[in-house]
Amino acid sequence: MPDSDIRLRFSPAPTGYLHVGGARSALFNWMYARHTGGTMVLRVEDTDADRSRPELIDAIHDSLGWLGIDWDEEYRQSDRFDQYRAAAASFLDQGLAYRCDCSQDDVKARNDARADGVTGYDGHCRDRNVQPGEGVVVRFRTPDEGVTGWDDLIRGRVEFENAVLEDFVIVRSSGVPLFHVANAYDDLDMNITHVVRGEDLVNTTPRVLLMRAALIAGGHVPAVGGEPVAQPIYAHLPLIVNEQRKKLSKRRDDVAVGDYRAKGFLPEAMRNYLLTLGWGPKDGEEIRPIEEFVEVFELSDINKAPAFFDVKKLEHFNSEYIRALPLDEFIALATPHLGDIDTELFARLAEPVQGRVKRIEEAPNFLQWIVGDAPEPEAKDWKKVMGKDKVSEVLDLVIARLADCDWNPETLEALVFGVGEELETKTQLPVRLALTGSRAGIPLFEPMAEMDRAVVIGRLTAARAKLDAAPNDADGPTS
RNA sequence: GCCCCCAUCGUUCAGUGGCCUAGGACACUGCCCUUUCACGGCAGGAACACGGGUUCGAAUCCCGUUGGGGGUGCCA
Repeated sequence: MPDSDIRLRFSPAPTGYLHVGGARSALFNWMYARHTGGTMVLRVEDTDADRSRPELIDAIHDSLGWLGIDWDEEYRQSDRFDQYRAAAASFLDQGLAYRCDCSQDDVKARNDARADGVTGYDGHCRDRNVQPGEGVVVRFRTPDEGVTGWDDLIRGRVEFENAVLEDFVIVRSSGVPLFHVANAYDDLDMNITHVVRGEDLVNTTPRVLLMRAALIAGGHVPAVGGEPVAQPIYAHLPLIVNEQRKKLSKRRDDVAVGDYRAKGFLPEAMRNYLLTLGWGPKDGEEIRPIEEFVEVFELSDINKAPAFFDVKKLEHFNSEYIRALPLDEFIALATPHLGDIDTELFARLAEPVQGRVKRIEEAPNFLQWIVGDAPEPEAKDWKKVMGKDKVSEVLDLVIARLADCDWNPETLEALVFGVGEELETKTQLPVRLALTGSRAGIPLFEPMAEMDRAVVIGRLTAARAKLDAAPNDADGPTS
């Protein structure tokens, strides 16, 4: 049971997978619902039969669930068409709406003929008393004067002149109501007290407010809680933008929550990062348990300016969360990504990997060289490491001693470092590069001991041969 | 075109008239730790878009300019 009468809703349209913008809207709604002990409603806005895909509802549930965002009630607008039609009918009865048989071409042609540059619907059918029929829509008649506005929790007072609001369509010619009628009706009927959504919806707000007033005037009583309030409290979230500062688009940007999940981001990291886009705790501690954020979260503290979705910073959050994982959990999460790497082998070497990955998916990259061929070293790495003095001697000596030494990490480390002491040089880097193909990586000797002696010697010998092929050539083999 | 909105380091959050010679985080650079990398530590560069007001005092309030974004569908 909720501790307060506060009710919020997240209203996705199932026309695509849940993307990061939607996820953040859902998150902010959820944060405030949990902060206030209110009710979180999930309302699927599937009024557009052509674009809605029912199977995507499951995908949205999945993504939300993955992020740990839960809800207390769920509705589908497609179950409620009759109620929206009744609402539209009441507008018609009240003289607040009328039927219109103008085609879109008609409207456009009339606008083109005008000199004043006005582009919206011109009210042509307002008094024509059009009867129901083919190609007939219902339009809401907007007032000719006055203003419609609200006090936005994030943006302050926002007002629109009613005169600039065109008579908009509320019922399609197919008889199916449009989203904003559904929106106005449901927010009232479900007694939503706080509407938290993206800034791209600001301009539909006056329409919704006008219809809400008409609904209340028509005597509609909310199904929940009884008393209708004149207006819910609105909070329009700043958009999440791409590097071009444009609203994130499913087309050009990589934004589906499911994609981030697949790439090895942890839900806690994703949620935590999303929360810092447009909002931040006063004390600056931005990575911490969600409960602590819930406690201090306030809608009115949200920023007005759009925020760029920075994958680099997300990765930082993610590596923090990965490092905080119990080792066995990390192993369990990484195992599906292993490919041809043996799970037992991985389990033995998982700890140093855990400390280095930014995304779970990267785990095998740190071990691939053990089971497969070592990648060709980068030319500049080769030059930097193999161009040094004494490298040939180091490799020769290591190769020779590897032939019949004990085969365990301690012995191998002592052997390689021992050569270094004898020759008064550092030996790890050339051995590492020859073995792994890279200058960077997990500590060397544990994984080295996991390999076959012959393979190790083979790789070192090959590197040594490469040195011979380009003697005293600091530019290395690729020059 | 019309309507609405936004503007602090490269990015993000803090800052709500004096505590700001503007702080934290990410990214970047250098040093330390370490015979690799990463982690960690230290240091560094880096911003109040511009112009006018208001005020004893402005990143914070007002106006304008510039720049950016959103909307302008029988999509949501």
